[in-house]
Amino acid sequence: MINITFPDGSVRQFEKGITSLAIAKSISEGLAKKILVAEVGGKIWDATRPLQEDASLKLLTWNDAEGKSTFWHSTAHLMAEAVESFFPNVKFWVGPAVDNGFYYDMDLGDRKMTEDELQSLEKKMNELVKLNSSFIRKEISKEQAIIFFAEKGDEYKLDLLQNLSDGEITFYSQGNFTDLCRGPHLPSTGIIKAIKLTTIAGAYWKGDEKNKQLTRVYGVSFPSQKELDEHLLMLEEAKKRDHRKLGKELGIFTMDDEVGPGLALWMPNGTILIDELENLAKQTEKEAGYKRVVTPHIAKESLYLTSGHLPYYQDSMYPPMELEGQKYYLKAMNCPHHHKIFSAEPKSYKDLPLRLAEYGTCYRYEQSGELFGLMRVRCLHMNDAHIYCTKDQFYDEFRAVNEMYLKYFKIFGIEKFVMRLSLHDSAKLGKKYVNEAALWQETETLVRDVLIKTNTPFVEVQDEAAFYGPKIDVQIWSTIGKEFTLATNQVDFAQGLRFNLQFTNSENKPETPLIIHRAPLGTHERFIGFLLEHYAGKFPTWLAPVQVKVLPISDKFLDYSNYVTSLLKKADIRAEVDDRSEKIGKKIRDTEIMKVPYMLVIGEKEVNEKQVAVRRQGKGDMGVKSVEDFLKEILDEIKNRKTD
RNA sequence: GCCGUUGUAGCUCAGUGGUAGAGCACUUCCUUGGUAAGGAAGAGGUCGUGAGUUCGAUUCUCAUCAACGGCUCCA
Repeated sequence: MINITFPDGSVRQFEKGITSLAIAKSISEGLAKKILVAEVGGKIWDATRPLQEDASLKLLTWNDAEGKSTFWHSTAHLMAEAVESFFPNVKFWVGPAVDNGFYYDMDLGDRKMTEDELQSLEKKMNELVKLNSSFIRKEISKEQAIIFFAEKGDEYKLDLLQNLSDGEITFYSQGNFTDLCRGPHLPSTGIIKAIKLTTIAGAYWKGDEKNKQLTRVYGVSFPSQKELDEHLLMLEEAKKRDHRKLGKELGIFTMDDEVGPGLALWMPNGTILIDELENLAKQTEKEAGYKRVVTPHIAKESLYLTSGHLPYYQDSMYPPMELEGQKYYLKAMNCPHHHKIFSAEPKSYKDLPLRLAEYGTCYRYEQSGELFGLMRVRCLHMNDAHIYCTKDQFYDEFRAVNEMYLKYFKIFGIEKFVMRLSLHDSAKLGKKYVNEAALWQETETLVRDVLIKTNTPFVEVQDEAAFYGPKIDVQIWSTIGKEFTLATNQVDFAQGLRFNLQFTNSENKPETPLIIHRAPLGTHERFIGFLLEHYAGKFPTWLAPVQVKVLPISDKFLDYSNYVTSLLKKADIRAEVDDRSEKIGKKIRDTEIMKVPYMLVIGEKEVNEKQVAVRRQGKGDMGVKSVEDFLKEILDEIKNRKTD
């Protein structure tokens, strides 16, 4: 007998060799049906794997993350079995569970798979589900495993085996399909009730574009059709928040074939958003002691050779134009220009910290496949600034920048983000990163200290730094789940030297400043794209392109409506009258769809009593009040940039 | 850049080897209506672009451009 400890602390005895599934059955049949996998002594095991010794046991279902991922991983195996029946010579790479489903990478040889074939694959998978084959785990020696895959001529699995040794190699089989797999898996295929293969994509082997491209099929599966339907519905809902859709509907931006890919045209409504963001940035930066500068969109090649950008990023820059025997590049970053402003006049330590700010226009030749609405474009307006400071000043400056980020995020109500401390990879010194090992160590420690001492939660990642220093990136997710860097705060110990930037220190000696690159509001493009999704198009009043729509109930009340509108406009409120000869219901509907925060309904009663009937977008009738009271309230809301 | 998909009116989408249709939006007229769509008429497209097959292409083939879903990349 063995002792099994349950999560509530209770201990029960079972026959040695009993499975988690059998234990579940002994509790209730209903529970047994829900068990997907088990946590045994802290490790995730097949529910069908015999327990040989005393252990703690947690039975995991669809509601546990490990339950879900096992469910999806097993579906990937099921898909592989189906693929093998259509493509007998297929070779598989890996088939993991991901955030929202699973994929399997495979080499189909000369064959191509098209999306039409996904349906037949799904059909085949559903047939296999009906067979309800058990997933069978088998421990195997490395030698046997190598023989097995060598016979199949499967170089991919042989490659995986290289990094494995005896004792940690297992095969899993279901039906006619056997795969090298660490597991665990579901008890049997019959549990997978609803399957949707979503997309087919190319994926480079081991994620390296120099390697062969494998065929990747994505899918998702659920324990019931109802859950699959709900999932698909949720995806539909997410699409409604997509900034590309909202951007078009609300007249924010447009793209045009003739202008070029990734080159957004800002329409009047979008430009209002830009103006408001710039006002916020100017106000905030002024208070924080920044000075504004303006620099050209192009510069000579030598500037980017000095900065060191060209050897690292030439592929991401538009090709140069040649004029008067000189190569000129469209600028992809503002820093070199700002450095030149720094060095234009001699600097003393008394001039530091010097904070130069610019909403700089940059052009980056992003690969065509990378472009994505406003989130990834080729012309961008960066909320850029460079802070030149001494080593002693660095901590306070970096900290102040960090605080500025958090202040902004509070204004916008941005809560779902991750601060990512992006570090270098010492193996890539001299290649991806400037070759200054000691400086890397020093500044990375400094930046980490700021985060720790200010109690800012963060994650650390290797090999994500800028070429000139470590950085803190703020990661956000678009409504369809893509991850983006919204804002960035970077240390630069390299460019100061490269540009020979100097200040005279208190001992009358020349010294090179440290530089902080920061862009808390990121770029207009990405930030507004993000805000569109964040607010689902329902901007707070201070940002809304139209803040108030005045809606006369009939043409008879147009004079008073125009009068009210003129009062609002005088108070610098973005107000418009809907003077169409439409019914009030229609006017309200159209205004609601355009997500205008306030509607003022004006009829006979309001004219007689010199009032307005206030309607709030999404909330309905808020009652009647005087124009003066309404003005006072909305001005307060705008001035304080209230979120609601 | 690579793999896959798509491209028809401003938007959402039907459709066909024989020179195109709906709803909404738009224009005009009627209507002057109290909190999410009043009625009628009208205008609007060389079916992404280029070539090929064909008596004839928006439809079939190829190329190209762009967008979308991924991969890679992201200063």
